[in-house]
Amino acid sequence: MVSPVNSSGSTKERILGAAELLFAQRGFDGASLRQLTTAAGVNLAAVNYHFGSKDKLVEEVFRRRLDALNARRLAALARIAGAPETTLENVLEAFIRPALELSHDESGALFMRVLARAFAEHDDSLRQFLSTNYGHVMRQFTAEFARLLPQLSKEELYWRIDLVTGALTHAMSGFGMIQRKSDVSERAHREQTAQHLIRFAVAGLSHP
Amino acid sequence: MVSPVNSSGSTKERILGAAELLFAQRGFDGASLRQLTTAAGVNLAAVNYHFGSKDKLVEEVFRRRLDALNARRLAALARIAGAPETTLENVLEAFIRPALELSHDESGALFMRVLARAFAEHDDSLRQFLSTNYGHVMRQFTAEFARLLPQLSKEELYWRIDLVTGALTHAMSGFGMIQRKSDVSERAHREQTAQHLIRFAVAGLSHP
DNA sequence: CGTATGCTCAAACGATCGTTTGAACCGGCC
DNA sequence: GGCCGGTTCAAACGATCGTTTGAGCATACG
Repeated sequence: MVSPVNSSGSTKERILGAAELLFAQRGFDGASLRQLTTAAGVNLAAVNYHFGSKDKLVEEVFRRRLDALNARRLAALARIAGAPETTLENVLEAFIRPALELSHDESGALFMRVLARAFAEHDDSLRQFLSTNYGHVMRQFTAEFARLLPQLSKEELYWRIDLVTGALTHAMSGFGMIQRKSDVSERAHREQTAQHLIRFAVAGLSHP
Repeated sequence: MVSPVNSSGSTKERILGAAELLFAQRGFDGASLRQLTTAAGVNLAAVNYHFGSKDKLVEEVFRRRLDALNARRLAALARIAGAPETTLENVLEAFIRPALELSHDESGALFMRVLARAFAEHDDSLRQFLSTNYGHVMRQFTAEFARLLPQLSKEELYWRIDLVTGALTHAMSGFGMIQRKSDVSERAHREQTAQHLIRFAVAGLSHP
């Protein structure tokens, strides 16, 4: 069953909000346009009118969030990249903090689950979309990791980054869960999460 | 398009084999019973006749592999649990090695991708099936981790195990990929994979 | 006022889904 | 031979999917 939460805003924004929620809960295939438009309080045909197709809607859900998220990541990286006093923690914080801040509000947290789903599902067209549009972000971070870990071979570095990515994706996919005790403790929990993630990633990247 | 690989064996076994392949490639919802039965070279109605429903087929795909896999994990754990000379590496090897050996043959490797998908998709009924049938395995490993890492609080330990699980799942989901250069180098690559995973996991679990 | 434009609406389209049906087939046993 | 439980088969069922259609409505502009 889908609760019709007719949140305010334009038709496009209502669709994007409902899509984020339902994609996180049921996956891209699992959420139908009828559930989606009912939850958004708009007509069924509105999706194809405003976005062209369901696939284009999926891409737009990603674009709306990832443009801002990755811009903030790159800005944070640019402030520290190449500097002699920069540490591994600094780089990891530049990557993780924007994601954690995005997930401070509920819809942002839902999006992190959508993102984790996208990584898990090996859908080729979606992976290609993410790679062509946001591949340069990971490339810049990888270059900085390589600078800070010169003792690692390229292959070794890629292995470790891949494993860290898996751990982060897995952890962040749990953000949009239903249960939580209170908003205040949730925010504290998120700060604690950042600490765990960063210390874990540092250990995984820089172990001898 | 689905290539009709009519591999030998009973109807049930042919269905299970084709299901493993198609579930890994397209997910549980994405693979239809018509694609599946065509690939297996059996009639469409055979799935419901032999398994009752598509959901029951999914469970059977897991049960066939996980019964053997987790039995070997627990046997390996039993040989070292509680011993004073046991190291963190030993416990992690007891967990990872059986999975790597399972993925030595192609169908086993495909199953690891199916398993990774199951973790990614937050399908409640499937997660509950896995939890009730195989939850005791992770519980026994957790107990041994707790013994070897007494300095960690329960919460800290759960966090680290969760992150390690995410990294391993992410890494193993890439096993069933198509490209590989030769069988010999692939086996060597898998041994290298085990080394990377275990050293990474040790660092992530035991870092100060 | 008339009309053009952007948007919403109910309804329908064809395709595909999981499942069910009832007849056909097949081995072994009385 | 005759029957029977287990299995396979083509065909159909109702449901749901993404998408399209064409009429209807609103606002802005001449």
